[in-house]
Amino acid sequence: MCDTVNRCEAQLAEWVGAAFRAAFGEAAGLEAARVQAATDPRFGDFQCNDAMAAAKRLRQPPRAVAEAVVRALPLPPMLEKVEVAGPGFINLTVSPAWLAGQVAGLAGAPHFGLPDLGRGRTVVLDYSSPNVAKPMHIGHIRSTVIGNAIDRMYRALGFRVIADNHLGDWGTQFGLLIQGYRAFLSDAEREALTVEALERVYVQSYNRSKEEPGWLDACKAELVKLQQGDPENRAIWERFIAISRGEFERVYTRLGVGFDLWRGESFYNDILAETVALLEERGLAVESEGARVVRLEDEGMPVCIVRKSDGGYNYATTDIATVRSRVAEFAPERVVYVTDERQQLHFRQFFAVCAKLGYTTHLEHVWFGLMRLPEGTFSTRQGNVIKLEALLDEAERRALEIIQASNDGMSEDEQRELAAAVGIGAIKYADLSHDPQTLIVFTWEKALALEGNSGPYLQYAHARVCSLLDKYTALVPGRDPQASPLLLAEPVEKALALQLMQFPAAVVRAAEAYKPNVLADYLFGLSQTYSSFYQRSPVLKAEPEVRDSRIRLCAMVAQVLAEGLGLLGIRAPRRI
RNA sequence: GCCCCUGUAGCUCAGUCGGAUAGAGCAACGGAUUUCUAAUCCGUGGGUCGCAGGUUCAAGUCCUGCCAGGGGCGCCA
Repeated sequence: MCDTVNRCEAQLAEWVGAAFRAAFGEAAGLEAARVQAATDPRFGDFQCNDAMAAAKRLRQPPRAVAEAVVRALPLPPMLEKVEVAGPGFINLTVSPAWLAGQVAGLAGAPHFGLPDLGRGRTVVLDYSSPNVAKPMHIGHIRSTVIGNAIDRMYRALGFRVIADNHLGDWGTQFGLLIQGYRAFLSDAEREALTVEALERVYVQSYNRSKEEPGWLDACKAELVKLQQGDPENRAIWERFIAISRGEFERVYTRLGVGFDLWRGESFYNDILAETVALLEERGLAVESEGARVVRLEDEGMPVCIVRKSDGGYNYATTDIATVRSRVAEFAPERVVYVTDERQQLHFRQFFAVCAKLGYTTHLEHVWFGLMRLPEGTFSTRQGNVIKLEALLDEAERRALEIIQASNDGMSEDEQRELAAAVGIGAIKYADLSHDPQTLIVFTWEKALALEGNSGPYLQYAHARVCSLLDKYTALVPGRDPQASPLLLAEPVEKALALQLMQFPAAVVRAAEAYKPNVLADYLFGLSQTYSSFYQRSPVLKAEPEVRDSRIRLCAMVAQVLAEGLGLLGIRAPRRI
């Protein structure tokens, strides 16, 4: 799904392809000409580099090939100029009228012309997935924010997306927690249970288990009781989940993140045994050192343990069982997991096991680099975790300070709401504007940047456009600029139109590669061009014809910025 | 030891299927506001794209080796 996404570019590519065939017939060996945005405006608007690649097959100098192509067909109306440059670049300059028609067409289409690639296709998206009984910290932000952006992009492209929050709600830690819950908490603390209390209980219980074997045994006994369905332990465990879920929901609400499903690991408990049985039936799971493992030598990987020597199951089993369940229930084309880089081997292993089981569903692990502090990795035990809520609070506080300083008659509530949009937007953008696979060293300064290449920069550009649109309506009430032609006389106007035209392709590229930063980069570039335009080209004060044309351009910029920020999960307030 | 990722300006990072003189932001310096939101814009300085080979018309991008950093490698997830 890529080359033909941008219908506008496709028209150009089609013409160039026809010119190749006119000049060289099928000898050119081009399935389709590739046309891309020019690397420098001095070269025109678009360029095609295929002549240089074809030169070898044609046994002719690249420059001569390009010149023959350029001369092969008469210039169509959409092109103003076609010329050869350098070793054989074919540079295309489009006519402003054609360009205006193209962007106007996009502006009238849903999602500014995003193609409906996902029709009839289902994607299960597994992201965020925090652990029960632990507070969300800044390490969770990447999976949550990147996963959510992928979610939004795929939905906009027409996919049926099933976003599932695969909570860590099962496992050995619950023995420690239940035992500690009974021992360390007062009645009052148990009554008003919080995630903080649970976290404290866990650390305390863990430490004691290290010193006191008897304590560890007691914890294991509680775990077994839970697994066997003991009503009392079951009730406590459910309470842990309810308390945690309340906390998670609070954070997700602030982040504007939502899920279709909240199916934790425990959801699949009932099919773990049959999953291992299935693996054994197929001859895939074999005994090794008391455990059941699937050998993956042929795939060049270590064995994958699917049942521990104590009879318990581990995460690989749960993940395989989860695939079985999801395939049976949703028949997805793909299942996408968003987790940190440390789990790469695990995913490769259990993907391989699923392939051995005959699953053809495309399983994709989208991994991102760890977030660390300048002084090193953070961990609960070192006590240097930064809670996600603290980060959000700080972001909103800093945004509010700036908003209050430029106090222009907004009510207190409006200011607070705006601070939330700007603060959270800054945090999200700081993450989404980087390639997910880079390691991020967290600093408050970077995460909360409000100027330059930042979320607020884009929001500010958007708010300024909106302000212009409102003032236009007030200036000439009832007038519809759509009735006026889009002129694109100034270079910066043409640059804006060209950039607007790239929106669908940017979204598709970002979605395909699971890299929201591709979209973020695009939006930043558009905002830069717009800010430059805004600075040098008066809109409301221009002659009516120019004014109406420019306001149409502004309306399209507002549309794309709102749409694009929306796809990143960043709010775009009309006023800042 | 083996596997994965990263190395681009002082700092943080972009760089599409190999294309033209490698781009942004921050920081520094110099400008722009009686004019549509200065969270802005315009300009200046700043580079051995980790190192060494190779592939080719063309390499930051592909291949090999090396160096440095991060992560992973059987019963945690």
